[in-house]
Amino acid sequence: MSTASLALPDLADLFQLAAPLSAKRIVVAMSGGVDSSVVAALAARSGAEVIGVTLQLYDTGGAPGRKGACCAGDDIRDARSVADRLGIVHHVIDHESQFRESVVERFADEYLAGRTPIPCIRCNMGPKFTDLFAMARELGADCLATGHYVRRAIGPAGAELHRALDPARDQSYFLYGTTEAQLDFLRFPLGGLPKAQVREIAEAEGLRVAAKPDSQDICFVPDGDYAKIVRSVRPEGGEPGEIVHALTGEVLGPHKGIIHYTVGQRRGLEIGGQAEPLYVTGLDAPERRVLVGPKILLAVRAARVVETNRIGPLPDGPLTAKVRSLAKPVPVVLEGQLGGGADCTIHFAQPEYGVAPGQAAVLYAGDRVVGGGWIDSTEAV
RNA sequence: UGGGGCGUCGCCAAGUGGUAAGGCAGCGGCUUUUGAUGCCGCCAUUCGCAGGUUCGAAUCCUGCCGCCCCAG
Repeated sequence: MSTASLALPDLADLFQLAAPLSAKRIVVAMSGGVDSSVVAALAARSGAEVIGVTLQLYDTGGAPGRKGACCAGDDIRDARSVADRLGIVHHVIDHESQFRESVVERFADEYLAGRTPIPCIRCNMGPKFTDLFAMARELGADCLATGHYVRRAIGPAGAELHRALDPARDQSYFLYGTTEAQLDFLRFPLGGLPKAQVREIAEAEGLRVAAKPDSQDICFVPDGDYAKIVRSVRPEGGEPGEIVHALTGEVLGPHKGIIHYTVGQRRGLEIGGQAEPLYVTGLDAPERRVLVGPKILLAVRAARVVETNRIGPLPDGPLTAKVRSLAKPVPVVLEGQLGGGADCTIHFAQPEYGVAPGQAAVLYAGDRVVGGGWIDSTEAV
């Protein structure tokens, strides 16, 4: 089987570049995973000049064989191997110190402040869509292509960001921070493809990563123990404190450090003897207290959203929002300005549960990403 | 020291002669391209200890141990 035998969309359409592609230069962000490897393969098939770039983001910390990581150790070797196989130029850029600063330390600081960060969004905003973006420009590229499962469409007002065709694979939540200038230059060839087909292409191209497991979890947290990373970056964090009932003020027990908890969390509290489960309802960083209560206390009617970004115009129609990557978008009403770093408030039509400060709120008009921002605080029902 | 009460899984708690509910916590798994949530599964051969009665005891009797309340 070869890629030619697969029913592929037109490559010029996939990369949204004007013909002839042979006159174009495409930079592909290669993580070493299946998705970005297939993007590189498709780019190579298109006839354009292709340059693969891999950012080395962190040290593998002695776990090179780890599954589901990206951008370090074996993954870099995989990326290079794929590039060799495809006959394209490949650069590996040491980005460790920048990644540490813009993503890892920020991640730790957020936890210390009692918030729940999403490093993947910071990574997209910084290393990938700012730093790598600048490199691609310097390389004289016509576009920067990535393996994200989102779609770029040209609307009446310019480039738009849309959810992936397959909602189960959609990654638009992690990309709400993409600026319009970045979106002009970015391409997401996989947004309209089912994952199964992506793997088929990888196999047909003979890529060694064809059967590689999907990445999941946080890439720089090797064993799921993110608190360990936080402590290694910010040793002053992780001091114990009290677990306090949010309604009665009763001290229910000790906790092992505020960084281990997030709003909405149920497990790991180690408090028994209750009639119903207790959930983390809030984190008091200055007092190092974890507030807990029954699930009903998690119901939220509104959220303050800060440092917002907007992509394209606000729609006339209704808005929906996601406050976590999975879960369906829910109807919301926007109050205030969206975009340009402004703050706003989103009001949920129905109570939303487990909305944690530090997480992102992403606004949609149908499938189109309108923008989003960081959740700063919430208003209980 | 008298009088009363209680001692069942880490916690709460049913069960008062017929062969140990349930909840919470914990553990494991599924799901998940952030943190969570959710779902599924597991979790006391044993009822403070020692004897006794009985075909049969967590349940009845005796003693001991421990805790709590009242009295002083």
